[in-house]
This record gives sequence, C-alpha cells and structure tokens, in this order.
Amino acid sequence: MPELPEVETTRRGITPHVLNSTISSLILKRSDLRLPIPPSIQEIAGHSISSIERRSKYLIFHLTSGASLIIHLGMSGSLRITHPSELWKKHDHVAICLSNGNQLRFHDPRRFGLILHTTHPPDQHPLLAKLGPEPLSPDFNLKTFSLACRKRNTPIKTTLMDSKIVVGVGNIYASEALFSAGILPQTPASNLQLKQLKKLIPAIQFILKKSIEQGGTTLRDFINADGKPGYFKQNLMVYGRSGQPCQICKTPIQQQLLSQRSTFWCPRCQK
DNA sequence: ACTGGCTCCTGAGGGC
DNA sequence: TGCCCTCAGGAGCCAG
Repeated sequence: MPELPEVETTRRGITPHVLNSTISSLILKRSDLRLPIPPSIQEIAGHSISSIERRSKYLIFHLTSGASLIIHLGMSGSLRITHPSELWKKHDHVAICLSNGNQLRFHDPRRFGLILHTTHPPDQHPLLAKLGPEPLSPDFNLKTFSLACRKRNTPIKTTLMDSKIVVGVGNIYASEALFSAGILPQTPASNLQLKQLKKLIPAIQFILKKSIEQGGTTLRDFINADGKPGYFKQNLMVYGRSGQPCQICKTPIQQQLLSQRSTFWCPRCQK
C-alpha cells in the first residue's frame, strides 16, 4: 500500500485518535520486523504522543518523554485505530494501547516495515539523516534537482526513486509523474533538458498532492477501517495498464523492468 | 561517487 | 484441488 500519499493519509487519519492520550501499555506479538523492535520501546508506557510528523515515508511519533517512535510501513504495512475488543488479525504485530480506549495496531504481512524507539533527535537517526528533500517542500527545486540529475546516468525513473535525490516518490508515482511530464522513463537523468526537469517537478508535486487529497476522502472510514485505506487506482494513467490503450492517445501502454521495478509508459505521449 | 544486484518476508494469481 | 512459479506499492547494504 504505502507510497507517500498513503503514509500521509495514515498520519492524518490516526492523529486525532491518538494525540494527547496516555499510552497505557504496549502489546508486542512479534518484534522481528525489517529491524528488530528494540526492547526500549516499553519505555513509551506512561507518556503520550504529542505530535506525528512525516519525513519521507517514515512516521515520527513525538512523545512527551522527549523520545520518539519511528515507524515505516514498508511494502505491506498499515496502521489502524481499533477498539481493544477487536480480534487480532493475522499479521497484527503490535498494539499501542491508549488511555482514551483506542488501540493503534500495526499490521504488516511481509514485515518489511519497522518500528524503532529513539531518545535522540529522530532526524539524526541513521535512516533519516541522509535523506534528500521532501518533494512538496521548497528544497525540491529546479536548482538542486538539475544539479543532482547532471551527475546521474541512471534512467530518470530510477533516479526519481533514489531517496538521496528526492524522497517519497515510489514505484507507482514515478511512472505516473513521468507520464504527466511527457518524459520517457528510460532517459538517463543527465540527458534531460532543463525544460523537461522544469515540467517534471510540478508533475511530481501535482500527482502527490492530488493523491493525498483523494486519500483524504477515505479518512472518515478510518476508525472502522478494514485495513485497506484509500487506493487511487481509478486515477492511474499508466501504472498497471500494460497493453491497454493510453487514455490520451490510445497507443498501448508499454511495460519494462527498470532496476528490477515494473515501469509503465506511453510510447507516443512520452519522449 | 555511482551503480546494479541482492536481500528481507508473505500472499496473490496464473499455468498446468 | 494442488503445486510451482512469478510478481508485488520499499529501501538498505554491499561489492565492483
């Protein structure tokens, strides 16, 4: 599920249900995620969550103790609000129990996600310290982006998914943004003209913003969420549409692996 | 400094 | 029905 819009949607969805309520206890069904959940996580009990921030696809829970939880959903993770009486689903690995009666459940079949606990400033954590700019922030601009692309000979689609260049652009939205900007995904980043990059930046931003807005429409269901928050398939122009006609020009959509990831494009609309 | 390949893990779907 | 294969929305790590 989780690309950046899904992570942001999750953040917005859970925040009102968990903020400023004391964490009464923590239930760990299993700790062997991509990285082991550190035993120090038990220290969160007795404190409360003062804010939830998103950096890249990481969610950072700031606690009143001064410590933080860093949560990543990986490929298959999700967070949902439940009542304590709700039965545990297969692959529900963790519950954070709150004094307001809610539980925050972490569900992740593939266990590529992670939950870390740190008493240091979270942005200095090794997983976060070297991340590139947020795509929706002013730090992601023509100047820095063109400079970074100039040194890259990898396909632009692969480059977009490199978190040192820009964070939060996953496999779906990389293909979608390149379609929107009319750029072939195979083009080496260093070959792109300035005017193409100038088009690509707002294309990325528009698609991410639009998806976040649509994620928002599922927020009202969040409490009784069935673990499947909004999914934006209905708006995808190329992703997953191999062989189907381009919605603009009717040319069949092409598919190819780039850096081991499925990539989709329209051979006529993208040059 | 870059780049490609490999890796963690479970589940869904297709072919036979 | 079952078995086997491939693929899946992430991303860190390592060797070259």
